[in-house]
Amino acid sequence: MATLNEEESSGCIGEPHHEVPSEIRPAEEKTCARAAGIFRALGDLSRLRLLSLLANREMCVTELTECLQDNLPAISQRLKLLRAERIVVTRRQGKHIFYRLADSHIAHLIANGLAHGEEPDE
Amino acid sequence: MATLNEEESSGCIGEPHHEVPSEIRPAEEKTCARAAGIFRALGDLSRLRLLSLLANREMCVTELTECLQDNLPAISQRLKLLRAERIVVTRRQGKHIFYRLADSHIAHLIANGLAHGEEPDE
DNA sequence: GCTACACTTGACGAAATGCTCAAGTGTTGT
DNA sequence: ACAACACTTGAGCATTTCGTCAAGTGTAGC
Repeated sequence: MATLNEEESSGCIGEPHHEVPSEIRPAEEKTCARAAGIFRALGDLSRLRLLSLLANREMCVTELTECLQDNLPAISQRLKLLRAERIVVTRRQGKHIFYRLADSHIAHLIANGLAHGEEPDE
Repeated sequence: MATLNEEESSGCIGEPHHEVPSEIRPAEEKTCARAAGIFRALGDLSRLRLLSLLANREMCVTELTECLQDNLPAISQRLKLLRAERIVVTRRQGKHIFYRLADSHIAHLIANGLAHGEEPDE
């Protein structure tokens, strides 16, 4: 357990009493945590399929259920998680609840990921 | 299990013998799978912290271990997974193995995710 | 108020994930 | 050839995650 030689409590590498150089330390903890949360939510095949639909247009749960050929509670659970991560937002209209991507930033992230997934072999 | 009325094997909604409209069907299966794989790999706090370092510059495992204040096998396992998803690539130099992000597309994805994570409250 | 429709939620079990430890591989220096 | 350094890997265990089912909430129409 004493493999890491404990320099200064400051953290990285050698230099004792200087500010930790610059970017040999990871991004802000909160930032990473939030980003990881988003990525984790996007990192599931079923959810990403769902999101690839919402990337085109707003849809209600029934519609999603039909397009994805899956059972409704399953879809609803996925939407719940995506809502918790603020990746989608809802709008109620009568008995229907419509879902869409939360913002264009998210839309970009998804579009980029899918674009990368499309590349030939790489 | 007979909740979904089985239309045509084609897939979505009602219209029997037409092409499935347009984008009421999810993106290509392979595309989604690959993209989900990438997102899943990015969707872990420890791995994302690691990647936020590699976003700045190439680093060897020992260096990463020091910066992240974690034990070496743990880091190595994470790198193995990231390598498997082709998110990072390696280069050997003497006894050291240097890791860096696989391409600029991945770098963008990570930068975008972190940027979104930085936003105030939202 | 009652019924039907459109969802949401809680709980449980099965499967995937992540960490740790011990042992193994590859490279350099003597 | 041997020892030391820099990793990688396989196995086992503790969590976490996902899907499913049964039950619950909210809205609209009669």
